[in-house]
Amino acid sequence: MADAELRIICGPTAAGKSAIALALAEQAPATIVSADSRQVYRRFDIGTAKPTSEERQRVPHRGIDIVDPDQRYSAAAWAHDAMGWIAEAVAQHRRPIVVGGTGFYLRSLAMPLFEQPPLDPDRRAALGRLLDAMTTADLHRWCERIDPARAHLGRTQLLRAIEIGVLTGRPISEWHRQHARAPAVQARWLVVNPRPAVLARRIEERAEAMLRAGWEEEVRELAQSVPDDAPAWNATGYRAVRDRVRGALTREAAVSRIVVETRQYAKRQRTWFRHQLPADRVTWVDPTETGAFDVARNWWMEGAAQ
RNA sequence: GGCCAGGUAGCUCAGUUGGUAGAGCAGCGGACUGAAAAUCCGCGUGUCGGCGGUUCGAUUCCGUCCCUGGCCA
Repeated sequence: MADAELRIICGPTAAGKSAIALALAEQAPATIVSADSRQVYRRFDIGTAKPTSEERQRVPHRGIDIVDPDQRYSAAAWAHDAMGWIAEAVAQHRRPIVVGGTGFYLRSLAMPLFEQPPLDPDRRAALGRLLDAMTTADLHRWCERIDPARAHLGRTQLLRAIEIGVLTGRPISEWHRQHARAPAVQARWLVVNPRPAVLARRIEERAEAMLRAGWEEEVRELAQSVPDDAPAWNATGYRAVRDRVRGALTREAAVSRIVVETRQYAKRQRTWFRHQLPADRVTWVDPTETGAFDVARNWWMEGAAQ
């Protein structure tokens, strides 16, 4: 078991990943390790589609409710924590099953991030303040000078490239090349991927269901205690619901914004999974096809220690 | 029924003093090694409501019909 390949279920939001994970996890003792950058936030429950307490009783879950809404989490932190949850599950003779839609987190687990040198916290904070005040165009120009290979990327990546470049004196792409870490686990992937039309319908249904389940009430309370710029608000739909609660949107307008944003997110996820995973270790499954669960079960059982 | 304003991309609209049209949003494709539900990049042929007329040429001008909204009966 210890050297068995880690199983990772991923796919776009609302594809039905967790239903498959739960069904697999109930066949033998297992722990579900959630790889979801929004379900980590406490109190952001309904709109992030966290598993219900009933589901969490049926199967132990890790990776949910681990930071406060105003804290910043990261792929590196998750990958580190996830290694701990996996080791813990194995020690309890439970088979870990990793499931989630945050591809970057998952990849950071199977294909680790580079080994970052210690960064001086004061210089880092000072640089951060400077960079925050700069336009993206200026960041682009700066990055063009210190690390042109990264200059075509978005603001988040530019900030990171400049931070590492300035603080270490060497371009981040050089760190990537020279300080790569060997994978700690071998992984096999299952990408749960419904046809686009089916996924679009599910997304619409899920938005309505979330609102019926009390999403607005949840957000009304959060809006009173969580600062507007807290990272957790980046969860899809939460700003729309917050605007709705504050009276700036009709219900209809809020629903359509939620649905559009969710569909766009799902599209980015598909693109990511199509291109960023090791293709020879990935099984794709359309959950609406007959026999889909057999595909998942075979994927889950193949090579597993019995 | 009369008058007025409209009918142009999936949606909202701009525009062409007559030479077959372009924005935003949506959608599609892509990038992305510690903020990733984040952050970015690329992609615009559509009987310009229908049918006639004028013209070398009509989405544009004229006629007529249809549709939508408003006002008046």
